[in-house]
Amino acid sequence: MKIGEIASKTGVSRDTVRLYEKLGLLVNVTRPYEYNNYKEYGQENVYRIGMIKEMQRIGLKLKECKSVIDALVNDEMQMDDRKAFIQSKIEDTKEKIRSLRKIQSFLQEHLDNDCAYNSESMVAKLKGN
Amino acid sequence: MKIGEIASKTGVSRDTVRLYEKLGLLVNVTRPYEYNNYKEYGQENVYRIGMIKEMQRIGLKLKECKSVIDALVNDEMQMDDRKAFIQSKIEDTKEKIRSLRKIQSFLQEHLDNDCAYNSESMVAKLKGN
DNA sequence: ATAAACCGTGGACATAGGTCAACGGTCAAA
DNA sequence: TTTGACCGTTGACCTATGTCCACGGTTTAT
Repeated sequence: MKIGEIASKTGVSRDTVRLYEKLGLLVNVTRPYEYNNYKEYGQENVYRIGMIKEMQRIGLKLKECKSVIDALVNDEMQMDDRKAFIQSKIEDTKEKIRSLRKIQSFLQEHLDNDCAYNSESMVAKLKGN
Repeated sequence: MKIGEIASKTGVSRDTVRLYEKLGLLVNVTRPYEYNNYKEYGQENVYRIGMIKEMQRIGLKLKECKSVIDALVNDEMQMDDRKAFIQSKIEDTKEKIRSLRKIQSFLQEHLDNDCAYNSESMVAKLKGN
């Protein structure tokens, strides 16, 4: 599919598709036509952009997205390294979930408490174990 | 405390403290000295910077941090509005946790599956219900 | 009293992640 | 065949979040 189609399928702009391509987040972008130099983006890249959007939404940088996708896919990486890397990403994810839970329960308590404000206890709860 | 102290207490740079101040993320910054114009940052702001760092780490923009803190604190907001706002932040947080959980279990399955790559199923799992 | 460490201000610079406009080429429908 | 929608490239521009530097003033330790 051409850039317009992948852009509308994924909900990002054409410029964003080009940016991702330049940053190495997409794969197998070809120019299969004789009479023009239009590019072709495969379904694979639709999935990639979907993953990127999902990961971005929860705070991953594009570089992190790239490293995760690469680790999932990269056949040149040693299997052991790939597994270790993915395991470390799992740990990162767990850690983020813990942080979010703290924020959530903190907000909930604040609400339950009729929004009484106490910034010290806030941070204690947010950072706290 | 002066800027150097709050910076080292919170682990951000002096420039960052000044930036946050300019963006309205800090409160009650005064200039209480007669012979210089050094500023004073209270303990309150140590907590604020702590909260900001925690929220930033999980992907919130400074503007979001500000709106959350403001809703927690702002006495000019109607109580009902504050509660509604905080409730909506709780929902956002839950949603992010859901996404992270999907990513986590997805990574885990990938690992358990000896890193067999299938991008279609990836996105299905990430976006999927 | 002098050097080192601190402070505020202003402005330049950096990186990430995009967006937009202009140019010229191509394709498709009327 | 012409018109409108698409394409690629380039380069400027934008916001967010910082960092760094130079200047001149202040405080502190020696």
